[in-house]
Amino acid sequence: MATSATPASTSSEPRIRWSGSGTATRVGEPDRGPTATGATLDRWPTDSSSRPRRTSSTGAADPSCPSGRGVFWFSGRLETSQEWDMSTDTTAAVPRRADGGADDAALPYRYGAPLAAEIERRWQDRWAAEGTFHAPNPSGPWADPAGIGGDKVYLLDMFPYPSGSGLHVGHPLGFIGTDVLGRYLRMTGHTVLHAMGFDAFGLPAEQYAVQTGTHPRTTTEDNIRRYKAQLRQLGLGHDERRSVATTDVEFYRWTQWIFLQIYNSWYDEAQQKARPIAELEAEYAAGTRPTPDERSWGELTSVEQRGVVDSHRLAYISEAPVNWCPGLGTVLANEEVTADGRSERGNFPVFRRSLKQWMMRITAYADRLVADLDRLDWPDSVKAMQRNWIGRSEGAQVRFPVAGVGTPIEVFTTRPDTLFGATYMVLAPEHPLVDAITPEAWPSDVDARWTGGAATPAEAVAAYRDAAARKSELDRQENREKTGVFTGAYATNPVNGQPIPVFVADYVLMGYGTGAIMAVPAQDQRDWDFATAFGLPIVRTVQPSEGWDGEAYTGDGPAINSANDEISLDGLGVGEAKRAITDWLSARGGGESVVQYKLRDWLFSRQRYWGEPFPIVWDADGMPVALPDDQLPVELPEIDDYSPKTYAPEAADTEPEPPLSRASEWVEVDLDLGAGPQHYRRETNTMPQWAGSCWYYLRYLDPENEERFVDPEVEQYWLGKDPARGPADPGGVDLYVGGVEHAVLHLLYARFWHKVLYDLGQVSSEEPFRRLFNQGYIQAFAYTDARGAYAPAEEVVESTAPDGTVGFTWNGQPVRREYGKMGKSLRNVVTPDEMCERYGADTFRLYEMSTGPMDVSRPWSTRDVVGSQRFLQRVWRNLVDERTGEARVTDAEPDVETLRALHRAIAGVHTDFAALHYNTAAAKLIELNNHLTKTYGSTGVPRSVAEPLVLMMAPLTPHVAEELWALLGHEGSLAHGPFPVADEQYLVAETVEYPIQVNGKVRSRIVVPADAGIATVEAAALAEEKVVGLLDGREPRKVIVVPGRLVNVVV
RNA sequence: GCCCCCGUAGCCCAACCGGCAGAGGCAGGCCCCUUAAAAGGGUCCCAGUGUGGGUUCGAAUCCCACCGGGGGCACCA
Repeated sequence: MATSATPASTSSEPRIRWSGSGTATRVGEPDRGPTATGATLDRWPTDSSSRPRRTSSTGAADPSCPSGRGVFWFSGRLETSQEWDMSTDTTAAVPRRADGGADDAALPYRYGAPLAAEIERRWQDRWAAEGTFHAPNPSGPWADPAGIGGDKVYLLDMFPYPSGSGLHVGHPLGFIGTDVLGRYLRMTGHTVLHAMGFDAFGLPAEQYAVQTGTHPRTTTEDNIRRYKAQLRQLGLGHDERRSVATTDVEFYRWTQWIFLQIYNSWYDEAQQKARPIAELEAEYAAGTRPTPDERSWGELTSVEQRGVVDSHRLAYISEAPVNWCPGLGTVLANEEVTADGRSERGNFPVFRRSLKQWMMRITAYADRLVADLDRLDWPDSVKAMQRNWIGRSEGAQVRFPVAGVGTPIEVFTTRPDTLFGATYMVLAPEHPLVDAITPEAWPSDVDARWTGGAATPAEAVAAYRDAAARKSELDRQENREKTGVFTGAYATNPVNGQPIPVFVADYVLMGYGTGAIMAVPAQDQRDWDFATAFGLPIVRTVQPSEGWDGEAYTGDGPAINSANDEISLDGLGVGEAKRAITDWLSARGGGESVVQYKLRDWLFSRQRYWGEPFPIVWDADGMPVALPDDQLPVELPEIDDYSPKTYAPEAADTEPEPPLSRASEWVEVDLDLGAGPQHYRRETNTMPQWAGSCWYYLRYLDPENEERFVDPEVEQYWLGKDPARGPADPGGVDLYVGGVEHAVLHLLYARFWHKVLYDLGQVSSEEPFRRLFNQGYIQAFAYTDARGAYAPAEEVVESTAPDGTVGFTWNGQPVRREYGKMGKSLRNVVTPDEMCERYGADTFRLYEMSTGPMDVSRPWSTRDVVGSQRFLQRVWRNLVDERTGEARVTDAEPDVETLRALHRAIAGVHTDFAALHYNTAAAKLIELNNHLTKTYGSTGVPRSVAEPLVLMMAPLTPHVAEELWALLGHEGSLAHGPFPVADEQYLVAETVEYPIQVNGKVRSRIVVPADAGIATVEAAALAEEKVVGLLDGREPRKVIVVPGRLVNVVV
C-alpha cells in the first residue's frame, strides 16, 4: 500500500514544458514562461525559468517550525499532526480508507467527503510541518538570500474581526480567492507572502465582557482560535509564523510607537511633508519662525512654548465639537456616524458636543491623499468615494465688512465670478460672529417675513437657534424648506459697495467652509429658494443659455451686470471671470483664492476599555507628555468593570467617562521623564479600532522584530517602489482584497499613517496598497412565513406548481423568498464547517470560485455544491482506481486531439488565474477532464496529460491535487511548482473553419488551411456553392475577411 | 435630486480589441448502472443578450434615451 502501481517516473512525453521548479522539470527548449501563451500577465510579470529554487518547500521540515514557538497558529492541532506524522513519511501518499460509512464497500477509494476529509487533514498537517508556505525575508530571523527572487508578490486580505459567531460561507470568499492566486503564483516561481491576522480590538468583546464579566482578552483569544481552526480546514496557504492580532501586546506596543511618531511630528506646509517636532522647536528657538503673538521665543513661559508646539502636532488635543454618542458612552469619528446622525454601531443618536479629545491632523494630507489616488490601481468607485469624502474644491475666500464690527464676515465660494449677484448673506446658526453683528433693534423698514415675529434681532436669533438645535439631522434632510431669520445687520458687498442683509439659516453648515456664505440666488438653487421665500432681490450675473426657463442657472455663460468703476467681468466666461475677480480681490486685500476640503481632522480617542492605551501622561500643568520609547508598551490594566458609562440615548448633555479612568492605581503614576521624578496621570482614553488596521500589513513583514516595527530592508523588499512599473509607482502591497465597505474609513486612515511614516523616513513606499480589489459578496435567500417570521432556509422546499410557477414551502406552509445577507437572524447561515463535512474543503473552495468572477456578488446555493464535488470525483476516477486506491494512468502517447485540448486549457488557465477569473479557469479544467473521461475513461489517462491536469487544479483544490500528485509518484509538494506551460504548436489548428456571412448573416462555412492568406480565403469564400447561389451572378460590393474569424460578403 | 456599476437560457455565469451568442455548473427530460438509492455513468432540451433608437459590412460589446436592480453621496456654498 505504500506506493502506487505505476512507476514513480516522470512523464515520458517530451512536449510538455514546465515552468517553475519541481520534480518533473524537463526542458526541451528554453522555458518561455506563462507569457509565451499570449496571456496578459502584466500584473505578474515573470520569467520563471530563472527562478531560484526554493529549498524549504521540497526538502525537510523547516527547523524553525514544527512545534516550537514559531507555530502559534494552529497550535491546538499539532497533536493531530503527530498522529499522522507526515513529516517523516513521504511515501504514505496512498489514501487510507476513511471510515465514513458512506462509501460503497466495493469502492473504498471513491472520492467523497470522508476520503476528502482524510486527505485534507493529512496535507494540512504536512504543509504546517514542512513550512510549505513560509516566505523568506531578505534579512532578520527568516533571512533566506537564496529564496529571495526578483519576483515577489505580497498578497493581502483585509483581516477579519474575530466575532463570536464564527465564519459563514460568505466570509472566506476573498481569502480563498487570494489563496488561489498565491498558489498559482508560487507554482509559477514567484516568491509569495500571504498571511492572515486579526483585527481584534473592538466593541463586541467588550460588550460581552460587560454582560458576563469575561475578560475581553479571553473572549478574543477564544474567537481567534476558532477562526484559525475554521480557516485552517480550508487549506489556505498562509505563512502562519506571520500571523498577528492587533490585541497582542507585542503588536500594540508598535501601534503606540507609531502614535508617538505621529505625535512627535508636524506638517511643514512649505515642504509639504511631516517633519520631527524637534525641528519645529529648533526653528522657534532660533527665531527663524515667529511665534503666534510675535513675542520672542524666550519671552514665552515653558507652558506657553509647549502650547505653541503642541498646536502643530499631527496628533493633538482639541476642544471642539465632536460626535458624542451617549447610548454608546463614547465619541465617534465623522466616518462612524451615519448620514441621519446615528452611530454606525448600535444605531444610537449622535450629538454634536464640544469636548476635549485627541485628533489626528489628516487634513494636512488632504491634497496628497487626493492627488496620489491617480497613482493607485484601485477600482474607480473606491477612488471616487475617497475623492468625494475628501471633497477638495477650489474657490475664493472673500471678506464682507460689517459696519460697526471689527471682524469682517469671511465666506468661501467656488463662484467668485458671481459676486455682483450676491444680494444677501447667511451665517450658520452656530457662527461665532452672529452675536457680535446682531444690533439692538430692527431697522425701521424691516420686512415682516424676516423677523420671525420677534421683537428684537437678538430674540429672533435666539429663538431660531433653539429651533435649529432641536431639529434632528433627519428632519433637516426630510424637510428642506428654507428657514432663517434676519440678524438685523447689513454687510457690504466688496465689489459694488451695496449693503446686503445678513441672515442666520440652518442650510448653511458650520462644519464646511467658513460657516458663512454669500448668497447668489440667480446662480444657486438653494439661495434662489431662500430668496423667494424671504422676498430678497435676484440679480442674474451669468447670461443663461438660449431657451433657459429654470430658476437658478448654474451653467457656463457670459457674465452680465458685473462691473464697477475698476473692473468689468461682463462678457467673460465663468472660468475667466473667476480668475479676474479673484485677482482684483487679492490686489485690494478683499480676498484670495483658497482650496477647501470637506475632510475634517480625525477624532482619535474613544471612551472604551478594549483598545490601545495612549502612550501619554498628563503633568501637573495639565499638559500632555509623550512617554519615551523605553516605556512601551503601555499595557491595559486589569479592571473590574469594563463598561464605559453609558447614558440614555437621548441624554445629550452627559459627559464621557472612560472605563480606564476608574483604574486609579494605573492612572496615577510617578515617573522620571527627564525632569526628575514627578507625578503624572495617564491618558484614560483608548485608540479607535482603526488604529491597528492602519499598519498591520507592515507587521506581517517582520512580526518577530523586537527592535523596530519593521526592518527597513524587509519593508523595501516587500513594499518598495518598483521602477519597472514607472516613475509614479508609489510601492505598497501588490494586491489587497476586501469588501468595498472600507472604501473611506480603513483605506483612508491607513494611507494617512503610511504617508506620515514615509515622510519621516520610516518606510520607503508612499502608499500602503498599490492595487486594490473589491470582492463581491455571497448573498443568500431567506424565507418568511405568513406572519413575517423567518423560516430555517435549510428546511424550505421548492416546488413547481402545475402552471409552472415556482413556490416555496416550509412545513407545508407557503413562505416568501427574500434575497440578501446571510445572518443568524435571517436563519439562513451556512458555515464552511458544514460544507467541509458534507463535501470537503476542496469541493467548497472550487464551488465558491466557480460560481462567478471574484468581484461579482451572487447567491449561495447549497444545492449546487454537488456539481463541484462531481467534477473532483470524475477527475479522481479518471486517475485513481476506486477499488485499490492506486493510480491508473498509462504511459501511452496522448492523441493529438487530447494534446490540443490540454494545451488550450493550459494557455487558458494561465490567463484566467492571473486575472482572478477562477470561474473560467475551473470551467476549462472541467472541459479538459470531460474530454479525458470520454477518450480515456475506460483505459486510463496518459500520464503526460494527467500530470498537468493535476497541477492546474492545485491552486483551486490543493489537497486533492497534492494527493493525486503523490499518487502519480512524486515525493515533494507541488506547492512551488512545476506548472505546465502551453506549447504553441497545439494552440494553432491546421485548418480553420470560416463562417461566411452574406450581408451580416451566416449563410455557409468553408474550411481552409490555417496559414491561408486573405486572398485565398476570399477566393474560397466567393467560390463556395451557397455563396455563388446567393450572389446570383452579381458582383459583391465589398468582401471583408477577418483573419481567423469570418468572411462577410456585402451585396 | 446627483454620481457610479450591472441587466445574456428557469438559476449562477462564458463570449479576447465590435466578428459564428455558449465554456462550465445547477435545475429539468430520457436512457444506463444498481436489490435499492444517489453525491454514479451517458445523453438531450432551452435564450438571441431589459426596451427603443443610432453608428457599422457586422453590435451582447460603441453612442443616445428609457425601464429594472444594486451601490455611493446628499442643503459641501
